[in-house]
Amino acid sequence: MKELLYLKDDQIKDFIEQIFYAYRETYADPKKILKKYSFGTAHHRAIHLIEKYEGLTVSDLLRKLKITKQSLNRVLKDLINNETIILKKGKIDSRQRKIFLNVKGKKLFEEIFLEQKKRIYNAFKNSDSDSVIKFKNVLKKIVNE
Amino acid sequence: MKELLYLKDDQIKDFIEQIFYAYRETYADPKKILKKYSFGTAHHRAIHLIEKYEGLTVSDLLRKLKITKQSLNRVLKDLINNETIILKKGKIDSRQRKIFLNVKGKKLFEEIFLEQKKRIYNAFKNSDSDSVIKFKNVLKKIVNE
DNA sequence: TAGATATGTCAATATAACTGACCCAATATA
DNA sequence: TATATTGGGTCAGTTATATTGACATATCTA
Repeated sequence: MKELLYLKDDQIKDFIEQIFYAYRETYADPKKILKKYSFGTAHHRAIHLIEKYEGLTVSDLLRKLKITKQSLNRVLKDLINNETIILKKGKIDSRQRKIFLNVKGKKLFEEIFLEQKKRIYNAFKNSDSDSVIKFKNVLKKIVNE
Repeated sequence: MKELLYLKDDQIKDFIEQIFYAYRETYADPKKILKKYSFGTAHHRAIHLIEKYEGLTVSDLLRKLKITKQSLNRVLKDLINNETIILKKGKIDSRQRKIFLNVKGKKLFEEIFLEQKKRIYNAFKNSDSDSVIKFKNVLKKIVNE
């Protein structure tokens, strides 16, 4: 049985390169907006996950970001001081802190997302639906490999 | 006409999250190997591009990495001191430095790549060829958007 | 020859991460 | 109930990677 073209090393190398570019560009787009608030990409990633998983705990966020709690703490402190997020004690387990965007944070998220989504949105609009669905399936396989 | 599901905000948010994970995991895999040589992911990205675009110039590399020359210089110095790469004066334009992996660098690249490719390779092996082709098309659209 | 380009370098700073050592409060368990 | 574990926070120091800004040198181009 013949070797499949896309399993050849040169093809894999290209994917490794393109995944780097895709990530870099996707997160580069909203940097100007973040800078207005003295935030960086570390804050952006946290805001994104807090919006998507409203009420997640500090350790949930740590698991998703895969950084140390000392690193995350710097980011969360900035976001709290800026009134972007609030932490609420867990009702069942009061050791937990559940994280929420507050009004200001929701506005900031929308501003960031409006800018960031353009790249993805346009790429998808110029693709057929089957391509997008298959893109998603393969992307998830790469992540969960 | 109905709004397409994958163009909805919640779907786009998920893609933004997954692209982050895909990049992070893809470049996390070979970190142990790099550490043996006191290299980090910045070195890894440079090595990857130097292998893929053999003989590229310093400014070619700067354009691909989108970092400042001061940043790149630190990385290149390390790679030169470690005998991973060599710079050769351009024959046509002798101001240019063409970058090549030397023998040690090629070995290092293979070691890194062997580890890094697993994730992509396995994801593709568990996908049909149509999916992989469409994955690539959409990925490139995101990058070039 | 004047100006632009390619590369390299010095110095200071910013951002985001790390390690390691602790602490407290609250929950889970023996 | 006593003890261990978990969730979260913090102090201190360090590392990795990037930035800005200013210059220097050699080479190419008009």
